[in-house]
Amino acid sequence: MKRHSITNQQIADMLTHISQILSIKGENPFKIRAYVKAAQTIESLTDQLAAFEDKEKISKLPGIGEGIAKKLKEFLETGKLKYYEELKQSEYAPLTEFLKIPGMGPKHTKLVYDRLGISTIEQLQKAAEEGKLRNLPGLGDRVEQNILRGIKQVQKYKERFPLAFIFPRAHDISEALKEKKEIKSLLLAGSLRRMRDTIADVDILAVSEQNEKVMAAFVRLPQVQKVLAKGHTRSSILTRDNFQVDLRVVAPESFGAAAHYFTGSKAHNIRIRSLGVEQGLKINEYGVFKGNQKIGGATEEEVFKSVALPYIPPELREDLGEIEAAQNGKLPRLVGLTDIKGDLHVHTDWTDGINSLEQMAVAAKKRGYQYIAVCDHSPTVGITRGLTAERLISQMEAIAALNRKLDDFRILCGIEVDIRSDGRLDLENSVLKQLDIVVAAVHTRFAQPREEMTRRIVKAIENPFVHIIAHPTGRLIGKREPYEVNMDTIMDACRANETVLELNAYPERLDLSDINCRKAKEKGVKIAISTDAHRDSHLDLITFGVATARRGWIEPEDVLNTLPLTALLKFLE
DNA sequence: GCCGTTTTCGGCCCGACTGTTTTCAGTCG
Repeated sequence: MKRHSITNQQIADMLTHISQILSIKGENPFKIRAYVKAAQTIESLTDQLAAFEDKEKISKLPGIGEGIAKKLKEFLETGKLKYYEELKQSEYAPLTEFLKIPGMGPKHTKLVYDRLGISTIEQLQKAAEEGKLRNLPGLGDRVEQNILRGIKQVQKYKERFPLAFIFPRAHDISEALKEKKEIKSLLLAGSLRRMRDTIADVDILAVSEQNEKVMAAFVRLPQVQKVLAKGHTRSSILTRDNFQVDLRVVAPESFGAAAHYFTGSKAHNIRIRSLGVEQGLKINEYGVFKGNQKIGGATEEEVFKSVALPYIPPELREDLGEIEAAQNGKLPRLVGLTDIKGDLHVHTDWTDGINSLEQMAVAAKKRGYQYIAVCDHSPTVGITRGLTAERLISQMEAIAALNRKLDDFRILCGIEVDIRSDGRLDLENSVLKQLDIVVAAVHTRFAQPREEMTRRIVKAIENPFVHIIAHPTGRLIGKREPYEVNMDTIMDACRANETVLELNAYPERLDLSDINCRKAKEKGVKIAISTDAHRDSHLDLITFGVATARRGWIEPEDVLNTLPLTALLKFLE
């Protein structure tokens, strides 16, 4: 790797920081937004900007023009950006911390600094406690209390929660609301509907004509810790689990427009509304308007149609090219749950799973699957009672016996074989070649240097008996960062060896990530969407895997386990 | 600062809620 390997995340963070400093300085809001947009673009690139061979292409990226491109080139070439260094010298630069505090925006931040010289959160807290903020122009004792509460919140909570944490809790709230007879229908919107891997807050849309009753019921839910806002059409609460839930109530005729608005993303919405402006339309959460006349908004399709677009699935709504694709008739035909024909990575009670071989098979068959691959652990993964070659062969016999019993269903004999730190596998090739399917994965030594880790995994990819690399980056959302690995090299090796990358559907993994799925597709690498189920009910987790694949623009033909059994067996050979 | 089958200059999504205010600024999504 080059000496300056600046990551996209670092660049995006810098651009975000620039936008924040500019906002406190009171710069032109559109200039600020330009930096925000540029940061979003960089953050979601599939390729590392530092690896761009043609630096002229940077200014071709959406939201990045000559000005920012020139700055990025300087940053990439020298490791520093003069403009940013100067900006960081500004007296306002240290204040960007304040923007994390709910209720503190750039104006209040500038105000407390200019008037009282407050530049740390500790000073801000002290000033609020001493009642020094309430006399500032435009502030009062209510604002002062809100800021104090905001400071306590920011000290207590992380910014985003893993999807796995939010999903069941959001559904509990949604179910509780559905019991209210005033609510005609309900939609979990926001980033939850787009199925992002992390969620900042939960957005719920309710259709009702009795707003007051709905709001009253909402703020009385047992999950409520605190009511943050309560209005006629929108209310917000903080749950006992410390995440925020916003409820928006609309009339049926506005449902589509509201669903679109409330699903986001913000960047996507801005693009759609701008397209509307170009055509003389106003699009808001109540509908699509030409002058004072409402011309649509009961369904999301009507909103898209008003700006001459086909329906865009929620998972794509990030302003990452989906609008252009829709305009050109190039939207992907996204993989769906019903395309999945089987699960290629499940565990049983032979190692660390809960259910027996037969129970797993029956559960899979019940889902309408044609096959599952039992891939229990190999010996090195000691705590799981990993299978030795001898036990593996006994398991194969047990599977063969079960297969004779089961109609129209096939259990594939597999293994999740550990990739040791030098890239050798945990079982001999003479054992692996007897199996139907071999899934290889890293379980130890996560802190290896990038080059070593890359070589380690490439060696496994090149093993002729390995079909799939499981959870390729090892991340645990909110717990463990992905290990350092060169994903380009990994994917090139996969392409050359026809090795498949797993999209592990476990909601705390979702590994490959959406961005890496898109990259895999661009590179012509197939993926397998697998649950890594450790009990029969875990087969349902496939929903999260499919959603992440959809976010990565994955189509059925990109996915190994959309193949029916016979075609799959042919591929595995 | 970005962007252009209306524009290379002059626009840039739109509205709810709160709090401090007699009509609006700030924050948020």
